[in-house]
Amino acid sequence: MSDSNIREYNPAEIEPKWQKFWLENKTFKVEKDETKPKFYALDMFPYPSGSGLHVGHPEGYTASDIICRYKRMKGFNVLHPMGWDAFGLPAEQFAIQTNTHPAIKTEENVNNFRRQIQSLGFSYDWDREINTTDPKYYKWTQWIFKQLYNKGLAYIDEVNVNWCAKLGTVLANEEVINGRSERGNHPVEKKPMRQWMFKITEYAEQLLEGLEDLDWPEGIKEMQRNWIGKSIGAEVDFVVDGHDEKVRVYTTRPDTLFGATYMVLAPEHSLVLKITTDEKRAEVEEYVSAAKFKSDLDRAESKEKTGVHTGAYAINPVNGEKIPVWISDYVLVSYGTGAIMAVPAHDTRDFEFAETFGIDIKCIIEPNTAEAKAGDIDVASVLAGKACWTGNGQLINSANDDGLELNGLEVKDSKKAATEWLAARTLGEEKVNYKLRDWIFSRQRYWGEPFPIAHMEDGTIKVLDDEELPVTLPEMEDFKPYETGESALARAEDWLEYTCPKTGMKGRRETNTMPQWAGSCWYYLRYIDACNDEEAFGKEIENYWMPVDLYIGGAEHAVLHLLYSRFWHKVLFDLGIVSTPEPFQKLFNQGMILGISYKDQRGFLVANDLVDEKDGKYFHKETGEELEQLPAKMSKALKNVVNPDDIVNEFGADSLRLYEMFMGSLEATKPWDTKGVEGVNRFLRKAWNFVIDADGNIRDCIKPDVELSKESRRVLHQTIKKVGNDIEEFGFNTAISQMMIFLNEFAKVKEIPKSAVEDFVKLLSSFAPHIGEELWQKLGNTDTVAYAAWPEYNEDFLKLDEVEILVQLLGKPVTKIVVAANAGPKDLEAIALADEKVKSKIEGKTVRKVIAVPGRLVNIVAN
RNA sequence: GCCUGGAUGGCGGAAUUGGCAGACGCAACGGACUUAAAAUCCGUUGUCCUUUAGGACGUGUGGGUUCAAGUCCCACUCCAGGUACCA
Repeated sequence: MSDSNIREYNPAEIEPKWQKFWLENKTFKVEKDETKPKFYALDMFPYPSGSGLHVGHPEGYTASDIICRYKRMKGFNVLHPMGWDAFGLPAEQFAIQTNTHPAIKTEENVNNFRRQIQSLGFSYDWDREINTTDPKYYKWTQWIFKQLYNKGLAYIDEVNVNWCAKLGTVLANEEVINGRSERGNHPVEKKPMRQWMFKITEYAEQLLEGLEDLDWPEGIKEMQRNWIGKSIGAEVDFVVDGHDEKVRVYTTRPDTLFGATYMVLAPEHSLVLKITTDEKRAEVEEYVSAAKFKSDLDRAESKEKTGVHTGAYAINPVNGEKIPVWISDYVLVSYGTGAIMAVPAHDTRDFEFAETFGIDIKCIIEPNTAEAKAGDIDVASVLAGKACWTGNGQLINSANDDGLELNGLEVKDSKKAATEWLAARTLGEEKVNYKLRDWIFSRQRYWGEPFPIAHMEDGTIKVLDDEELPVTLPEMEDFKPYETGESALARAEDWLEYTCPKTGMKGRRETNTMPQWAGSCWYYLRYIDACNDEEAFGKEIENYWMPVDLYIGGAEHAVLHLLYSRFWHKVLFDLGIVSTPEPFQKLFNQGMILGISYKDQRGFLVANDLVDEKDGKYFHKETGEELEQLPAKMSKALKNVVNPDDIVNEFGADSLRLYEMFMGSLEATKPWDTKGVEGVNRFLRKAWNFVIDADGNIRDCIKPDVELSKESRRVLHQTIKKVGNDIEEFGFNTAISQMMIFLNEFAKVKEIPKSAVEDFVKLLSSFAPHIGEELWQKLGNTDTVAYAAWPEYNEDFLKLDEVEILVQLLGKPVTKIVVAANAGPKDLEAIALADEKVKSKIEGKTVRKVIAVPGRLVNIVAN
């Protein structure tokens, strides 16, 4: 292929050419370089699914690629890697169905993803490509597990897991939606199983505090805070009447102790059977066993309060009152102490329960009248115990003979007073609780990282030595899990057998594997030193690259992935293995791209292949019913998925990249419109024709030694400034607009300095790198444009000599005046008041005030 | 229910953070070129009234602050995402 043949803009020709060039020349290979500032830009690596890339992937990748290309041209040493999060359930399901090793399908998918990603011209350093299923990678995942284990953060526990009989597998919480499996919508039940757990709860406070200094979207930080769910309250002991037993409850409202009219234990609470009276025993046992078999689905479907009185009574420590002890499944055994004091007057759940079972409701807070009115609550009803009040107010009926006097206090003051009183009498103490639970870190699957663990004959658990890593997956043919839920590994007899190389003791390997989170918890560290066979990553080089300066990905990972990897990172930090307390300094979430869809009169979505268009209206092919067009999530079922390959084939990768950035702001959810791709494609053709004539040569009007008019020069410098600033602020859509404005302006220019054309090509190359490189080369440059210096702008050239100023009378436009750009408020006022139009308008009126804003407007207040 | 976003022409979206709403693009309409079409180029395009000139209205709804509000404050409606008996 000879370059001189390229006359018209032809992405099909130039794009593969430059992709090949970048790969062969390792243009984006990067090494540690102390002479340059470093910039680590990370994309959330994809799960290489069988259906390939969808248009949502390249959105975030394009944004980070533009920033990387910009940063390189600005002199930064840029680390920009890509890899594959390739363990996962779909590959295993496929393996089970076809009896082929999941690695085969995985490799196929990875190759397809790599091809697709490379066809979009991203500037990744491919020498750092990683794959979580590669033993060279998961050796170090296992090694990091060891670090956590040795720090005492991993343990085995018998816990209830989500068992899906239909899929024959255990599902992660995130794979269960409303009690049904995300894949296939099958029922899911709770089943106790032996699991590996991580004590992430030990890091709850650190994970919460660490959020403070991160440059993350506030919404994401808030979601993490909610997930961690810190609350400050008190634990209080209630003596059970006629027993030695005390029941400890957790409450965030110690101020409402005087309003406690009953108590509730979770059905699983250890004291339930001890305190139950004989006449209630049968009833209680029945409720407890029913609760055990109640699935999440049942719980999710029914919000009706149920429960049984145990027959026992507890003594309220503040007033000695006997209150009944109930059991109910609205109290969770896993949160707090698994028992609560119930204050129906001031807790909506307790109120519902008390109403259902006719338990006393005793008001002890007189609602703040303004708040009650705003919330549409009748104060009299609250005082009478007929309504529930959870807001602010003054305490009433809350005093005892033992020095506790809360009456008249506001809620926030009374909490402290009550807690102090309890603590002084050792009846309770202040207590902090977190919603965050320990992390179930094992899956009963084949296709995951094996644990570096063996269960020895003598009953001990052995962590394998570093020399024994990696523990690789055995070759198998049947990947179905056991009926018991144990993974297929339990069938790999040779593999299961373990002999300690030092002592010769025999053991059985762990048959659980790690969840998909494992590989993605630390991949950003491996990229730093991806080919290191000696360590997970070198300490010095980690110190150079970390933290990640920019992490771009979808908001669906807002909580789990980001929380889990922050947890691992904090552990590694405490162990001195990494140098920063947080992994991701800045986070940006790209929005979702929706497809075009149609809904009928009833509001049901209709698949796109059933829709006919006629005169701009849409009709159902079968029923003829008129349909309404609307954006909806892309899905195979609706047949509205846009495949990037098709867009690349029709318009080229540069057009796809540009369109995805031009659609709207990066974080917004926005609908795909292929017509819009035509628009940016037109822009790229204009950009080509701006530089290249019909014969494929540089246009004659581009000369090395001509000068621009002041106005054209201003537009050039304005464009340089705006594109750079917009990239820094993720305003890619407006940066593209500005480049369009530049071309519109320069279409009229008769003689163009070559330097101006080169400046434009450099700006464009960060967004549309293929056309950028091609034009750069055509302009006679021999080096890649990827490392050319980003153009500078001159603030002086941006200034206008004269500006148009709007003159308003009482905020309504009257006229426009042209004044010197540097005219001050006094000048503006004088010129405006001297204007004929203004004069006639204010004639006979008194000028009360004149507001003059230089460069903007003059507003005359006259009446 | 709670938390977090959001609502601007026929459509996607701009708006220097309080200063001419609708940049840029799409679509539509008119014109040029063409045997014709496509492509390309030029022009028009928020709505309504009006012959023009011009005028009125206009950023989800209702109120407020201000010389000036898409932008700030109060109340509400709707949409999207997250979460759900966490005491």
